[in-house]
Amino acid sequence: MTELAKAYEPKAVEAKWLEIWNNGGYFHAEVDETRKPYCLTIPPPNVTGELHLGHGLQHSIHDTLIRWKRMSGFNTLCVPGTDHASISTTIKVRDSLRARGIDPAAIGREKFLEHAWAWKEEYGGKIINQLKALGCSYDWRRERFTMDAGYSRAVTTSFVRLYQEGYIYRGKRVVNWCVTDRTTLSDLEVEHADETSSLWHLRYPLSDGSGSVVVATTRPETMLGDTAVAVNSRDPRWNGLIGKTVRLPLMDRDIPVIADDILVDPEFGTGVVKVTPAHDPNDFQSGMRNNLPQVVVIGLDGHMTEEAGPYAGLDRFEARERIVKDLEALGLLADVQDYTHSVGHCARCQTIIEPLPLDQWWCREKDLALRTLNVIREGEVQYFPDRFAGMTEQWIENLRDWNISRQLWWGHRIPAWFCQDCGEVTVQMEAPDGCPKCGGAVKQDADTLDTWFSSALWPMAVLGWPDDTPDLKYFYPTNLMITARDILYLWIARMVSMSEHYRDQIPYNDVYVHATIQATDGRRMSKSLGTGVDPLEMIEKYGTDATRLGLLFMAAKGQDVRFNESRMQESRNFANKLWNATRFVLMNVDDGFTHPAFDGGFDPLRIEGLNSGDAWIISRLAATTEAVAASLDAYNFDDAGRALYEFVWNEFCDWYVEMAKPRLQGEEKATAQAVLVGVLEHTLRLLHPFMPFLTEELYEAIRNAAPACAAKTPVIVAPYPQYNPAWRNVDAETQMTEAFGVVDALRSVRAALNVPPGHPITAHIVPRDTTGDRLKDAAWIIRRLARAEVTFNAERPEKAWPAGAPAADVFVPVEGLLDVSAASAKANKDLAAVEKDLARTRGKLGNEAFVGKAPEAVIEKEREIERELAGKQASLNERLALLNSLA
RNA sequence: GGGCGGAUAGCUCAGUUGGGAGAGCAUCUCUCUUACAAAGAGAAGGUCACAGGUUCGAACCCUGUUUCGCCCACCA
Repeated sequence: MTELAKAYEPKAVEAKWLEIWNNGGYFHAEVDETRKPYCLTIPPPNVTGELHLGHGLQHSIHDTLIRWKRMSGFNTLCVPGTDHASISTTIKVRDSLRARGIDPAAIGREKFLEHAWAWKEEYGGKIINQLKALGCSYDWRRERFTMDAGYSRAVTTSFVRLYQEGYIYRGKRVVNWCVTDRTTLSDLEVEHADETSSLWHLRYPLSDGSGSVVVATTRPETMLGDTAVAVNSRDPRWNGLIGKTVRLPLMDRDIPVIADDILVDPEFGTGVVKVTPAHDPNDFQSGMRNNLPQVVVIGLDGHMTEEAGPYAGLDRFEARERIVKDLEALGLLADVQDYTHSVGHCARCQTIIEPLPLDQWWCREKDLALRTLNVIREGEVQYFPDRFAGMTEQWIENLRDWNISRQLWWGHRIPAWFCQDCGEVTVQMEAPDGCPKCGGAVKQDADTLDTWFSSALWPMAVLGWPDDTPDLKYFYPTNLMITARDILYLWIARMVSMSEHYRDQIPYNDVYVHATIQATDGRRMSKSLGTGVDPLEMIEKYGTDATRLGLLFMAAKGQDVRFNESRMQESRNFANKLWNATRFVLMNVDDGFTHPAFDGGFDPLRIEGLNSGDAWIISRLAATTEAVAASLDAYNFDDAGRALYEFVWNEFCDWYVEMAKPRLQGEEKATAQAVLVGVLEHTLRLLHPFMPFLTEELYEAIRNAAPACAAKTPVIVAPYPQYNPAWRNVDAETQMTEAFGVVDALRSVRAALNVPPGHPITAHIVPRDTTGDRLKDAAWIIRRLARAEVTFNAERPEKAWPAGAPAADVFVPVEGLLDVSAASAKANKDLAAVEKDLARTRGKLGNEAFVGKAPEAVIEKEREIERELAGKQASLNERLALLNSLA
């Protein structure tokens, strides 16, 4: 016999198996045409990041799936990697430079990039190491980075091709500018938040002195750049003013009153709108329509420009205050109203966005996404849960051109060269020798690409695109993308567009959107809010397996969940339970144990002398195997984990192991041993994808103790159990359910009557079915587990406590072991509850409408309930009568 | 302003086609019964947010309300 330690101690076990797995090369996959591939690519974490609980959950899901697929015989590949995260990393590097007294803007591009790469080397590996520690069985030999040479070539290729095809163009319009990060942002990188502010009403006098108009604005400082005032031509109040001019206060400039029915809603405010083409996207459009000049009064630094006259140099918000004050002094502030409106902020640094007119590169994203719309509608790419498909469709339908250029150094530099002489733009893979048009000197665009432009290529590029590599042919399309909800549009939809465009293929069949884990108080989990929980802390406390399973338990599909540490405890306790169950089994088999049923593949049905308890646990094992596969197929990881948890704890440990104990001492020893070992071995393989370290360690213990009863390999590459319907045994399941019901009833009697464990009780069992064979056959179980003497004498004993079980009437003689007062209170309470249920059921059965219209099966079920309740009622009345007679 | 999701036991959450309301943790009572006290046995605990409707029957379907969260949105 082999003896394990008394409790599961994860630390040493985890270190040990990480090394064995790694040295064994189990994570690596190569093209193999003889096998079916299963491939996924992870969402590459930012090199600025650290593991948080969201990652913990996401990668628990990834690894559970790929371990399952690997054991199931697929040639399984999971490609890991990291993302350069242009803006985030830039901010981090700038901050770290400033902290060291270095001005990041002053050191120049090359120096800055050196620092950024150093940063990447230092921190980029951190999260990868954390993923490794989590046990993720990804192909680390294929680890990629979005700025490695091959990936960069893919990005450049993509840009050049889209430009040549007309999907990318350069243009000037009002874009989102972050004055802190000093770059433009796409619309998706702007977060809107309601802010309470004011709606200032400004009075602009007509130039001819014939009166004035009042305009409303949330941004008074932009009035310095007004180049018109607009009204709706159908608004009778104001259409007489069209063509006149007003005198722009503070600037003393005459600007025209124009008609713009698109811009002006007569119902809103005063019906007169100030038009600032340089600082508002709508006004910019109006300016284009009406040939208005742009006056830029706010600069890239967020301060007022020379065009702002006396306000030049002021911060934009300081200018706002001064201008309001000055207008008020001039009597031109007509009104100030409290006003709540939505204000755009930089998603990275929360600075208020400044709309500015700038030359940028644009991508006609909607045109590219049309095919995405189709493959999602057709279900070619399937979302789990599917409501996210509909949301994505809506997003695509409302797409506008995507600004893909960033004024940052860290990223993929745009492959565009401007002629210094004639202005010609050349877009190609390599720098041209000179301007192809005039031969003049060229200079490369200083800007880089939006990170999401590069990550949109991820699953293709990590498998070799733009080359049509064997990897791509074999592993692509990938099977699945697992993602958090927040990047469904930024990333998931765009990958589909790019893949459809370049390869006429979807990038993945399924998109699984996992739960978002919130803090215990329901707030977003974030380090800055102080609501973050470090998964490493959980791993330290409960072990990696428990952390993984605990996270899976919490994460119902697509549903947000609050973090709940008790799930970790639950899983930790479960790990220990399984550990001890294995310990028990191994303590009860001799080293070198073997059994003919293991020859040439385990078949429990070949074990001689199986009793109904054996048949039952084998049947339940099969049912669990089926349930786990079905749940995993549907990405219901919580259900799959729960099915295994319940099988191991509530069926195997609570009942089967207890039933096996007496048999291990007698003639049935070999049978019980074979079933124990076989079921355990099977269970460890089933559970491995969920709890990889624990199951490896326990499996190894079995392999050492009973080599003939286990696979020769670590579990990671052992075959995953397949459902075998022949193992099911409905009769045995029925029989055990009945026997367990009697045991439960007897245990309740013990508790209700305060019978001490050592004190014997006798159970007179009167089965409800005619023969009672099933219960008679299971008498030994009742005897053992209820610690009761059992008789099937139909004669009703005197002074017996009726303990009704679903399959039998059970009577326990109570001489000398009755606590009358407690029992009587309890019986009265139970009786009231039963009678309430009974009244409800009888009401139903007495209702003609119910009996007439409900399906026969439902009615029969109801009658059964009635019989059962009536039996309980009779039992309880008997109990009370008995108690009265004894009182 | 649109769209989506949630509201079930003290807490965190399950509840597959409408048919006697579940789990884990926490609580209470017993037990160190030779795998496990990170355990075993027993128990208590819920007008399934609210109001209508459909149905023989609603946690589940429909309508409305309240409330929390998320996403999208260029209305001054």
